[in-house]
Amino acid sequence: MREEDSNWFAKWEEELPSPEELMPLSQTLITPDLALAFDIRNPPPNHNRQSTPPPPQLPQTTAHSSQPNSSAEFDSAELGGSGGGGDGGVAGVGGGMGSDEPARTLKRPRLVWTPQLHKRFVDAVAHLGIKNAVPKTIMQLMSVDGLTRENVASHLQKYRLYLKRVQGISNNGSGGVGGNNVSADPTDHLFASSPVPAHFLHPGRPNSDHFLPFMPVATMQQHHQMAAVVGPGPHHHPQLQQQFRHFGTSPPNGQFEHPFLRPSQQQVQRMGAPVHSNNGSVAPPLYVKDLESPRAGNGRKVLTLFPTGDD
DNA sequence: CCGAAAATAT
DNA sequence: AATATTTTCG
Repeated sequence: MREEDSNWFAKWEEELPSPEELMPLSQTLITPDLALAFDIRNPPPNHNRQSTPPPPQLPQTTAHSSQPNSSAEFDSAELGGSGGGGDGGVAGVGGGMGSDEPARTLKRPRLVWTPQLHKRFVDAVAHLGIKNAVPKTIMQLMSVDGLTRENVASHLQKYRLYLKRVQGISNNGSGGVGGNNVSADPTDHLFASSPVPAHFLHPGRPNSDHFLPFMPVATMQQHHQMAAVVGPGPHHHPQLQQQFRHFGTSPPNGQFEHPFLRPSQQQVQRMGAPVHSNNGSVAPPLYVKDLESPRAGNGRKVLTLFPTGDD
């Protein structure tokens, strides 16, 4: 029953192109409203955590700030035929949101790090170099709307552990190096989906670098796929849980993706110092291809932000 | 601000 | 129960 992840996973493995890692990074992501459409998490009746201070990047654009409530119906662009399950599924979690809840102090839902997003992360780190690969820089370089330093920092930590893990693996017969070999840890799945820059292991060696075969963006299909908020907030009240079961597709492919695409806005945060990568490669704006496949099914309030793409 | 650890939620 | 993510402490 959990073999379902192998779907996209396997697909991505094959998709892992080489030049992609050195490819330019540019990310736009998550729609403003949606991304920040924070909703509620399930805070226990205890003290409320965090006060959600004024986020520096609140796209309070001029006007419409759609409230997070309600499901955002996005046109499901083209979905696969697999079932059409497109179901816009986002749960409108009814509950009580909708009218009350000052959407002002919202909390960000759990961020789902999808392989694509992780790749962006790795790319940024690779371009930055372990030296400058600090949360702030990475976050800025990623330009992922909705991504926060804390998010990156947290993930960075995990990523480092993963690297350490693969490093320590010297007896693993896999032999394959360079991309992903490692044995099979559950946590490795996520990291394994993203190629690991070879030189991530030695900081003291700014060399080795990689070749930069600048490959033109040949295949850039415009698939849209982005943030998707799913999940009802079941534990808010011990009463009934409104769960939305959105069946839809559970075929061998089971790809429930909510294709959304919104012109994400790129927020340029000011960085005091320009980020230079070790290999001196800048990051020219380019299109990125990514795919997202969040897991839905029951009530999970997660926000998976993502750009688009895919083969 | 970064790094790691602890806590919490899924 | 394990894992992922968030949050807090150093």
